[in-house]
Amino acid sequence: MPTRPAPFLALVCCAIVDGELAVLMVEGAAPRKPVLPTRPVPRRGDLDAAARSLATTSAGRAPGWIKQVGAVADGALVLTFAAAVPTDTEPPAGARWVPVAKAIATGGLAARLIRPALTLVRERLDRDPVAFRLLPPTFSLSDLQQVYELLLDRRLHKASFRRTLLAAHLVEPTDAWRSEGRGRPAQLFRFAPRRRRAAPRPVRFELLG
Amino acid sequence: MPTRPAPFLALVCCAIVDGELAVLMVEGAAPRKPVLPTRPVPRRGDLDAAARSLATTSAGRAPGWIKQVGAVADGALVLTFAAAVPTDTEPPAGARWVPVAKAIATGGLAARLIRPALTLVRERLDRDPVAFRLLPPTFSLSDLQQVYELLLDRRLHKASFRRTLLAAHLVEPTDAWRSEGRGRPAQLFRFAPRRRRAAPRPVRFELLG
DNA sequence: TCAATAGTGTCTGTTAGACATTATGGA
DNA sequence: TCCATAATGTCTAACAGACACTATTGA
Repeated sequence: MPTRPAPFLALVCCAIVDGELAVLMVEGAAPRKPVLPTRPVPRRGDLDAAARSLATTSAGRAPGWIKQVGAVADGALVLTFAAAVPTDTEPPAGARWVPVAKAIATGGLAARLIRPALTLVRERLDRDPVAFRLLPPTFSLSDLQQVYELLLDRRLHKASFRRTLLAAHLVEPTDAWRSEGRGRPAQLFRFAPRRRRAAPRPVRFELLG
Repeated sequence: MPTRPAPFLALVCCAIVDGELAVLMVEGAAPRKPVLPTRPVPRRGDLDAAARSLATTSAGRAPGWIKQVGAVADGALVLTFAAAVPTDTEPPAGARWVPVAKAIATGGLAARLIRPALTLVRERLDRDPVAFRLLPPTFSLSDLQQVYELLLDRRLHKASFRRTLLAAHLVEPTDAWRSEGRGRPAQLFRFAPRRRRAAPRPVRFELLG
């Protein structure tokens, strides 16, 4: 009876680099191809903690958000996790940010893991503070809107975005402003959720139909 | 070096029985305690297909909806799947429906798996046709509303529910009606999604805050 | 002064929820 | 006749999106 290959964790760690969504990749073994960071599944202990430590070592910073995506069988079992780190995260030696389009284009296992991971990130956008974890501690509302537009892949209405965001009491203004080349300086905000929305979401039917 | 215990799949198969949400449990080994259905992870092949076959054999019917929940480490790796079968599903010998409250109260591994599975079901309610898969092919709108109310654990507004549902073009009326004791008979509908919603969902911020 | 970006005020169409009312069966 | 449930019409408050406008900086 052949011994079963050991299962491992794979990490799809996201950041926004140069205005586009990128995933962290490290140098592969023999063929120097970039691959997703991996580690063996620990024989005992929490999977989430193991994934968090994988993210911390491979991105050089503890992830602000991390969540299990799922498992696929690729010879061995692969447990995929999606993570988010802020824009300004410098990868350690041997690791680098690869734009998602390019990372998926390499095909292979990475593509099979990245796509569902990004779908999860998109779908968690309104439940978890993942967009805020892709930004530094303070950010302008335009920064935040850009994150949403990148992840949702559609333009959002500025006034409406701000109105809804402020009504949700998720951010609070700091007294810092940032001047970015031309144009009026932007006020910086920090993520500071105050309270849960009183009203639950209305029932929606967004089935694929 | 100790050999790693073999990973297995566990199934949280949901149905609505006697007006409440129930999960399928089978008779355990030595202590005749009910446990979730399980099977070994196949050495090769698709995990989803394996889970689907587990659901079909243990519920006696192919699940109308099934989706991977996640993996937990409990000595061995456990890959959990959530599934839905219609209300009228009769479990085969050795299996039975257990109300979720009772199933969770037994504690142990089952409780750790059921809770996230139900959370997934709830969160997929507006993306996948899972509510329809908990009902027979034809159903009244009150049936459907009851499913939503059970899963969301809150009362819904009848007129609003119908208006939104019909506007989504997800169901079509049949020419059958069902008389249920007193009261006006209800028209029966079938799930027949016509087209995708034209407008994408507005951006919402439903963070825990 | 112009260009560019941040931020705000107002209007309008849509819709969710409240409420009331009609419809249609069984007891 | 009464009761219970289905189904529908109308009103209103909330809100998303459109548009126009003001504000504030650098070039």
